[in-house]
Amino acid sequence: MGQEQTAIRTITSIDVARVAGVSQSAVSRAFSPGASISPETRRKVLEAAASLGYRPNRIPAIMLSGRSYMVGVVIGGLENPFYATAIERLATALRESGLQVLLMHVDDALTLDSALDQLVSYRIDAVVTSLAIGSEAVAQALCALRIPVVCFNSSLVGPWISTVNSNNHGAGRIAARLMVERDVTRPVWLAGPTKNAASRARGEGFRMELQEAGIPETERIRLQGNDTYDSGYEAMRRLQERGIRPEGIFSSNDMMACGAIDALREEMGLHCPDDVIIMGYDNIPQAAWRSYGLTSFDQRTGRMVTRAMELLDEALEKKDSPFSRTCVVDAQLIERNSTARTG
Amino acid sequence: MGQEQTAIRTITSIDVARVAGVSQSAVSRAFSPGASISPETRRKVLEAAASLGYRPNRIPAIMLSGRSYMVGVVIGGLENPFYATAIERLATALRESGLQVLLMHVDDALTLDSALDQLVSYRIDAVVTSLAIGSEAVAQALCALRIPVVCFNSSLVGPWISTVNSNNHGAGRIAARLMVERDVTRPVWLAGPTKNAASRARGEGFRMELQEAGIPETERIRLQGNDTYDSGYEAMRRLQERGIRPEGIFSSNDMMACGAIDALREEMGLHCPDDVIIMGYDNIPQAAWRSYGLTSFDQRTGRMVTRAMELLDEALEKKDSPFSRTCVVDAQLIERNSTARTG
DNA sequence: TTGTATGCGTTATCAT
DNA sequence: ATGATAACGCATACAA
Repeated sequence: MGQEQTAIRTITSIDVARVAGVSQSAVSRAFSPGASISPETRRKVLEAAASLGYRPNRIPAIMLSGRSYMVGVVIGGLENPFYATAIERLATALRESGLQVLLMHVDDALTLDSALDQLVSYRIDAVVTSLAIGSEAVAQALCALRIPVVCFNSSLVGPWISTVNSNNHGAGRIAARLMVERDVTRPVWLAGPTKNAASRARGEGFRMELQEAGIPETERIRLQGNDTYDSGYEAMRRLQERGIRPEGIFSSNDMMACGAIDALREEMGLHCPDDVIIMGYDNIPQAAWRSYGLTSFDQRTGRMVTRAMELLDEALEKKDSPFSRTCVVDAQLIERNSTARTG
Repeated sequence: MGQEQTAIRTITSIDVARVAGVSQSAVSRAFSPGASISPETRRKVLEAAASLGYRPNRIPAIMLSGRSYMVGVVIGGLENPFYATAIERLATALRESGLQVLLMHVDDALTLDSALDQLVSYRIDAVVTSLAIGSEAVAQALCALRIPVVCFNSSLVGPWISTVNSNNHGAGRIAARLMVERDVTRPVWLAGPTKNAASRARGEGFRMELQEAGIPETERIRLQGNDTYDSGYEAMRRLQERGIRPEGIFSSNDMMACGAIDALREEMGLHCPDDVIIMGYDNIPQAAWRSYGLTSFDQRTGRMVTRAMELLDEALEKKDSPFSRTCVVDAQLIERNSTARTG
């Protein structure tokens, strides 16, 4: 009744070997798929292991092979539901590939450096990141690790950096065409942080298509946001103060678009899609909520994650030598009420 | 110009020692805070290390000490923005304590077992989880690891399990009192999954307070949801089909409450707070969005995470021996438009 | 198929 | 303060 309690040394393969009456290497083989071992020996080992509660220790294998099968995942901004979903998908995909996720949450570029130092001391095999910050310094810090790096929606470049991007530029063009089709004469671009390369690309595609459609630059409005709901809301208030009544808005992400929709209704008495049409990006769950019914671009995170895993596998193949490639995944326009045809 | 390229062996402390002209132990000491080493030697070592691009390897230390300073964080359901925020806070707190996060995303109880096996093979020091599933089997699987476990909002019990809970029961009572104050005669409880211990506690507190306030059981309505927006929406439709016009609703979480608000407006033409008052739980960002203005209970994740870290530290102190404690953190009622007094 | 012996890159102990 | 040496727990090359 009163057993255990005292600190118990971890069970090692040697303990199992002793109980099973075999050598330590036999124990190792019993747990190594495809190793050369007789069924009988294997059975004895597994039995002894079970009775002792032995759990193989992967740490020594890391020392021997130099591979930890851990991938550093650097995130920031889970308050955006889009990233939350993406990280879930990624974690699942990595685990299915036998890779562990060593998570690192980063607030700013400053913490990134020390964060990376910590990660690399655990001998991670690679880094996967969805950080929007795309400075040259960050790229250099990542390349200094001399391990494969896979980025989402990033403009980072370097010999070790591969990238999976949503077709931000193309989506911007599609958004612009929809504006033109709907006879929006003064299209509004609600931009994300200028640091955000994906946002810049969306805005650039939007701008170019409008240009080609012959919409004069004086009739295009650019508002600055920071990817939050509040910044979308505030942007509309600034529009109101300028006495502008918008007809069509393309927002760099869904959260700002939701803020814009609420501001249009609450502050200006404008409703979607009757008075103004609006499009977002990311297709977050809230875009489908009835209060918004927001038309949005779905990044197809499933496909992006699959591509990222392919790049990662390929990069890990060529152990210790740089690998760099870029993938682009088309975004899918999900039309909802906010751009529905009226009248 | 054309250097590097070929696979380069990792730089070890021996390499640094050679270059610095000191022993390998000196290198180790130079990187160990508080070790006995002269400033001069230290300088030589750091210089050589920098020139070689040496990065200390923590893996051997794990073998020696048996501590990896990695904590397994088991998550599920990041689609709920509440959990996304919580995980960010937790990751930050753990890193500040010098602990790494080995992330594990789990869809169901089935994957949990194999997931735990993988984690434990990396010799994680502890497990932190916010899983809502609270079966006896899960508790046993966790305790079998024989390492400290810290849970959020869970009913799991076991010698190795500590828990930080929101005061779910107390919040349920507060919600009920607000219903009574507002003269709601047929209060509605919109429950989360029955597996979810936190949800059960909220419902139980709600029920008990109504009981004590003399609201007859026949005048209380219970609806079953599953914590999603859609399930909240659907629950209201079922109410409509039963010909019931609700006056007051307490929802087990905010996402269901948002769904309910939308359904009430879209399907039944009812508005908050004029026709019906509604309360949620979690205080997710969307609760503050203007379309909802949802009154909610804030779990004060910051405080809960702090408590969790305290429990974790304490549990890690008594290495190898069971530790179990429970903390309760009062939730804070955040009143918004959905329960505002009218008329 | 099986066992023996070696090594992975550190930290800790001991002697100097 | 410094250097030599012994662990840590496993996988693998080699011998049997």
